[in-house]
Amino acid sequence: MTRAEPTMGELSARDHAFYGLIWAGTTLAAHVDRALMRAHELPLSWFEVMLWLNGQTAPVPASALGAKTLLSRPQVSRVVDALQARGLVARTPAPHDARSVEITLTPEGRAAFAEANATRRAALADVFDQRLDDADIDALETVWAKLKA
Amino acid sequence: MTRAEPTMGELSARDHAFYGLIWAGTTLAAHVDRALMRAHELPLSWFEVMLWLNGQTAPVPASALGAKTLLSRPQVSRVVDALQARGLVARTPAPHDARSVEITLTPEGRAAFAEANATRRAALADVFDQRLDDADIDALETVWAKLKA
DNA sequence: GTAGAGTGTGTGCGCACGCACAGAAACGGA
DNA sequence: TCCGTTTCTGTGCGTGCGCACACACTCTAC
Repeated sequence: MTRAEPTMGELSARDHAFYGLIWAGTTLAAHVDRALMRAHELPLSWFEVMLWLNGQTAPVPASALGAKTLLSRPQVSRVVDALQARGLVARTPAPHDARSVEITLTPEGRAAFAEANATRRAALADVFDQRLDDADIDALETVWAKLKA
Repeated sequence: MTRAEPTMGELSARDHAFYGLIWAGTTLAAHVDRALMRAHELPLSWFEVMLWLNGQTAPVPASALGAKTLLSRPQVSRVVDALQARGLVARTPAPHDARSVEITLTPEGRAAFAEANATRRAALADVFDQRLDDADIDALETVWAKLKA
């Protein structure tokens, strides 16, 4: 037990909101990552790639993943390498552009994602559903929409 | 311009809120980190340590920083090394416990933090104040408070 | 047709970070 | 007093990640 209890000092509401966003995002990401690692040996970065691929039935060019995902484009390449080694995704050359590569979830990949998504929901329910009501959820969604623009 | 526009597929509102939190936190952190690096060659992790130190007039034990900060305790040790090398913080042995180390902001550290905090506010105003109203800020603070507990 | 610019992808490199561990010191019981 | 346990800090180690670069391919202008 530490005697001194440090505080953030005199900060405005906007400052608190900023820090709170980063804190909540980082903490939640770490929590879900640990859950996914324990259950499936699957890092959160792999999960995010599979999440975007799962939402699309048509093959997705790698550049699109780099643009939409939190990962950098080189990192997408490495994650796809790992997923491909496990047979969860497939790389296919793009029909009209020999430079581009299209990526698709294999059936094994869809199954693995479904399981991983279930554990993600369970891990989130522990610290999320029990503390936040629907109004909070709506507020978060509007904030996200406003910041994305 | 990519022809395919991937979406996240059919996800519940809670799923969107979860992803939005991580996305917003990561994006904002990267944005502020770049601003701090360009203006002061000062990473966000260093800034966070100085933020907690600035809120406290009394010396802060290193363990408290490890507990309150987003950084791991070993990383706190390294960040303090770097800050100490620049003369921004000082390490002093704790009075009653020879194991513990207390950390304080030097006057140069307080000045550097004030400048860095100003650039942080400016960087945040670009993408934050102009898009979020007071209701959003309040909502974020309540969400943060609920998740912290 | 060919040269130059622009775009899509993968790789060498360095850095930041967390985990596991080691060493020092306080604490508590025999 | 002395020894085992707990707590506090700092360091070796491996890993994930982004930046800069290299390469392949496409497109446009001449």
